[in-house]
Amino acid sequence: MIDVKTLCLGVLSRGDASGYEIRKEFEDGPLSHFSDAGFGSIYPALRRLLDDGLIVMLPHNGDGRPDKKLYRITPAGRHALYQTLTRTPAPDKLRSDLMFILSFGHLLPPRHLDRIIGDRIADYRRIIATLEVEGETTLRTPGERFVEGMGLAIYRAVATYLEEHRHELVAAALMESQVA
Amino acid sequence: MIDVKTLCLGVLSRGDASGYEIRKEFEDGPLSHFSDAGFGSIYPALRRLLDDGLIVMLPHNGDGRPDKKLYRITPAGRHALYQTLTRTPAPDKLRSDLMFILSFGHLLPPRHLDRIIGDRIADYRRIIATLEVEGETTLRTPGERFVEGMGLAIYRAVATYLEEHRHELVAAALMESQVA
DNA sequence: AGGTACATGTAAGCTGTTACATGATTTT
DNA sequence: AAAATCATGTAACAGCTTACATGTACCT
Repeated sequence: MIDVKTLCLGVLSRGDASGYEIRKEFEDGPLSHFSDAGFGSIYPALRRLLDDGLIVMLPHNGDGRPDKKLYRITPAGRHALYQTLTRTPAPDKLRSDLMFILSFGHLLPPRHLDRIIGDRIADYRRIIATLEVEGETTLRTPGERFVEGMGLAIYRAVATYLEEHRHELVAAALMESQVA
Repeated sequence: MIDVKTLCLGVLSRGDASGYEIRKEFEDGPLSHFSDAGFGSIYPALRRLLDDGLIVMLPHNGDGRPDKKLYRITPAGRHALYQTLTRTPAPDKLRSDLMFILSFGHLLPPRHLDRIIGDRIADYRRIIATLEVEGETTLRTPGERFVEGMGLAIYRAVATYLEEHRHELVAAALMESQVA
């Protein structure tokens, strides 16, 4: 699996950034839908990358905040990123809390079940709407556009599936609760 | 995120099993598509569950292999599982090696890029075919059927997206390689 | 004056992975 | 007789999360 160091290298390959900015990328940026990292992992990762010579720290020009540290990827860093990128990717697992829970869905209180499914549909519809707007406004690299489209396809498939089948599971839960 | 202990409880809620059998569930069973755990996590997890009284070990009847340990979930274990199941599920991230790699896809050698996408399409088509057969033969709980259908919907969406858009990304990679 | 956003980092603890170590049973 | 599968476990390590600790700058 891709580790935080590689995630940071990926962000830095698109331009200089501070630890804080890298984190924002994981929250809002194009990588946000399939990665996640807090300060507690980013700062140690940057330290490691520095030690390994994969990134360098830029001398801060006096005008900005003095404690902000800008990092830049080195040629060795680009090479390391390239190596990771060309490794055969591990098969994806759909690690999902929701799917685990729903695989026992028929055992849950029908109302609760209906609510968590409904909530998740709303979440996805919101994300889809956001992505659709972003896709038209924001400029992206071809890779980012491709992946964004892929994410959109997945979110749509899940939202549609949940909408079309939720009643089946809720009905099963209802039956189950009447038996007990 | 769902931990291995909960995963084990989930398997045991459907019937007694040994550590080895639980692991097989994660490899072949209905949970296999969105969970993953090796012996190194399962055995310590079972120990913890035992210590916490959430499972008990059954006395082995002499006929089987003497070293096989069968575990059974206790009422306390069912309660703990239920608690986890009714917690609000964390939002799902699409943690995916492939998506990370493809977000830099335009920078990769076009042939390599085309191959990894093609391989992944083949992987998914194979999984889809297997699930379609299983769905008709194997008996499942309503929850499992629901989740299996959801997995199928996702795999189909991804496979179709990759088939329909791979040429765009490969074309971008080709342009990029000619510029350099 | 207070709140929010910016900004960096450390330490403890938890979890999980990988590799190792062992041995029985079944199939070929 | 060898290979595969069944079967359990430990130890070292890697990695991430959470909570803590600190301080600045801007906006209202």
